[in-house]
Amino acid sequence: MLTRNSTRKSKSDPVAPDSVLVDALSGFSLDPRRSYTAQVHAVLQQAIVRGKLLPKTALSEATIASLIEVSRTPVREALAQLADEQLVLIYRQVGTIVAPVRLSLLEEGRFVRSTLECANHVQLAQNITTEQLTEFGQIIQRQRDAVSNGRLDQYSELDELMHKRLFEFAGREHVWPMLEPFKRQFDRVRWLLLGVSGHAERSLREHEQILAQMAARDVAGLGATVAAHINHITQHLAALREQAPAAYFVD
Amino acid sequence: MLTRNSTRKSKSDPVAPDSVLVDALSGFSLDPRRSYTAQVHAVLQQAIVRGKLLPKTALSEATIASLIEVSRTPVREALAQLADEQLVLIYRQVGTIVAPVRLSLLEEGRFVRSTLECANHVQLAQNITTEQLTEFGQIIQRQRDAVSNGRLDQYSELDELMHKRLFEFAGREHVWPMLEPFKRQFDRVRWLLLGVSGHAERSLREHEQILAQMAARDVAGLGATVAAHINHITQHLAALREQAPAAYFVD
DNA sequence: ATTAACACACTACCATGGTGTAATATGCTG
DNA sequence: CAGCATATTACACCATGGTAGTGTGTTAAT
Repeated sequence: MLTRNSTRKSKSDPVAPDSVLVDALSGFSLDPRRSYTAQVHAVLQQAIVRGKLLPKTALSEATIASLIEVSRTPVREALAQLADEQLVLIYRQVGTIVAPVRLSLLEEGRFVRSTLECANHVQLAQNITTEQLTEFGQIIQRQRDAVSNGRLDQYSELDELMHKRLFEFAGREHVWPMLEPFKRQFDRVRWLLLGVSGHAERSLREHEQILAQMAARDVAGLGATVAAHINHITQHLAALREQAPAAYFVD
Repeated sequence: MLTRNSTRKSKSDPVAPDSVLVDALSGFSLDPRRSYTAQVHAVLQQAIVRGKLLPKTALSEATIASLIEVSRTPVREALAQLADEQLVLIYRQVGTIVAPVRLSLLEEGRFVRSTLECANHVQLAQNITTEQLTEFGQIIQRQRDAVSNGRLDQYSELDELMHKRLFEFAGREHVWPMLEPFKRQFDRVRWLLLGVSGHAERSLREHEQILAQMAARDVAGLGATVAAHINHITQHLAALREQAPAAYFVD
């Protein structure tokens, strides 16, 4: 079922931790005021989404705990959360690995996001205030800066911020947190395919179009743009099937 | 912020555990083959949703652990999961309480469920197979039996099963698990208002109508029925505001 | 009587040791 | 050499002790 650490040479080879893990988790200091569980969760989540930890990489409580110098308990709890988000797979009494990319999950995420974001944004377009429109515009301006500076990580954060705010503008603060796990699966595919050249540029242009159509109350056009914006993941999936090792994905 | 256990008489009164907790968690045996965390989670979740544990009831790791005779670790992990589902609120280093009903969360859940279930079911109506239609019909028959026997708990389980299967019929196994937390918030309101007389009967009639319209490929009518079916929660909310103690809900 | 300071009790949080289980490596037998 | 029993190892899971933080009740001072 689950192959053991294949880097082991002989039976008494002391530790020899996967170098993959060490540089994925190094350079990171703990803030004792915040919850260790949350911090470990954040670090691992980002490492997986950004492709530093590849699918099927073994993740053991003990190894991770010693690397980031916390006890096994917060690591264990962080892994449990990641399992909920479908980023790792926990096999009881056996081991934990980085989850392979599930194509069915991505397709369903596309359906969910496309449906909900269309419905929300179209409705928002009919009620949006001028203050909200200006904030929207400011976020997009910061996205332009990030793209022109080549800061893909910044762009990614601003992208999340924009999607979140568009739900909050419509008075729905709880909806986006539910969609975040899907978006992270999308982002993970893009980081694995690094790079899908020109993605940020195209994404930004679509954001600009959404802003324009929302300002113009162009409901029909807006729905089409939002759907198209999200449906691009499908093209990335095709690329993934060709370029990535078959072991990286299932379904 | 958080009032301590108010049943304490004097400072050295030994334990005297809240009788609310004991009969909410009694009569329950652990299966050592399954995860304790999952079992504790299930027990607490059902107790909260079914209204055995009322909003703002204090839940401490240690108390629960001693009551169901496991250590604090699986209890702690179960509570963390319940916090994710917005069924409890954890205040760090202070305490954990059963979450009050958040009206905004219910309203947003209504939006999410209404939007997604309409989209899914309408699309399904155009592709559904005869085998799937017969299984759908069988589930509804079992719902009829449950209602006529007055088994509200059985009806509740069959209701969940039906909603889940309707997504799976459309090839979307991951969508319903995401909507379950919202549905549980709905159910919780109904159990707190026990009883919203006649709910099961009306719900069943609407299920029958959905089946009929799906068999007839009546897309327009189906969308309206599904939306109406879910939007009933709004009426329960009005009842909650009147009947329930103000401390039970917020927003 | 009011308020400020203090001690206490209780909490969630983290560290660490022990246990059963599943997968692999080893030795034995044919 | 092949196949089966056995030992070993590594793992997630659970139990339990310790710690810092935070309300509460009491006391002391004004």
